Amino acid sequence: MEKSTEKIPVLVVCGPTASGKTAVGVELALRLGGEVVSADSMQIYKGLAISTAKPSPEEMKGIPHHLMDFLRPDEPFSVADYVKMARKCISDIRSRGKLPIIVGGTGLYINSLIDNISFDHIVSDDSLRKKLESEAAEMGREHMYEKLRSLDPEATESIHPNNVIRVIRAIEMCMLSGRTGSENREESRRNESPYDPCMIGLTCFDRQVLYDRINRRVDKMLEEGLEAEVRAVYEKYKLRTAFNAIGFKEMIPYFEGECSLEEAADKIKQESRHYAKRQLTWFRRDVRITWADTANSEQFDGIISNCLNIVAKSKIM
RNA sequence: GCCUCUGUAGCUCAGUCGGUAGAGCAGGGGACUGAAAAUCCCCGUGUCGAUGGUUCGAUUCCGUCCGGAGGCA
Repeated sequence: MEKSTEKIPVLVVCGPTASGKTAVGVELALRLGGEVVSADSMQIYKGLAISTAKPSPEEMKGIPHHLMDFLRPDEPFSVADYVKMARKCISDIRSRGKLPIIVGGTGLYINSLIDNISFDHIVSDDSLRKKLESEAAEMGREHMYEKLRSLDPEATESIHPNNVIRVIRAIEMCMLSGRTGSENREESRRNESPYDPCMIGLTCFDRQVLYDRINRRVDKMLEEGLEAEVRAVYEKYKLRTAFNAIGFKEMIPYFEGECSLEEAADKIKQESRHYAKRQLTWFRRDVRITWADTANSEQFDGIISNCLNIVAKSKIM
């Protein structure tokens, strides 16, 4: 810490799905001389251009986009992988004299990156996880919760017994690291972040406008061939990581003849709306974010100048 | 025209053997450290279609009217 290193300025454009992050990110990159680093847990996968609303080459307007479209849909990926890769991207962009612009809606990825969360001291073990999962299936969630209580009573206060995934992960972490959750969390934050972020949150202040936009976007995806895209991946990989994507898991009952295409489409819209709400919950608690309203998309120039003002005030440039 | 069923939360419907009502979905709020587009938690007052009657008291029983569905002609 003696070495007083200057922090690396990064611009973050976050917000719920369909809030207009892609277009704003590209425009800001053009104006500020930046490159985009995607922070989206699903756009990493190849072959899901429509369902994950990946920008087309025209929409990218020549701006390099990183951490997008590079993984097979059957490959696992995690925050730890993301942070590692994104750090590398940022330093590469810096070395080219450009501004890194982190654009995306995956709150966990964004925060872990800019707050410099370290995952190095925690290992994960697939066979242990599998063992715990089958233990949970046999003995029930209460049993797992009590097991966690015996290892890390404090963790039990912040994790609900019904949240089996979290309970299992907490047990796994304790067993592998020999430390409690809060000890691990402290360890994760040991190194001060090298980044100086300017954070812009995009959303429609009128929730209904956002929801209408989401609904329309899903219709558009359907028109553009969502069904064929998802079917191709589904048939090729059968039950894999990327199947958690909205627009994906809702199509499976349709493929299996259990519901109509219309029902699947309505479900996709509904899940997307719920997702947007969860994203807002995540981002709203971060006081560093300055919010910009994108409800009036005809006023794109106005939105951009608003964002440029936010950047100017942050003095990262 | 007659008969039957039906009208309760934004939607689908429970329910009250008469003491002003509750689920699912929608919607809102929240949590979140190696699955995060995942996972999980919390939040339900509405002229119980309208109007008369019976009753201490009606959304509940009875009459009439107005919607909706079906059947018979």
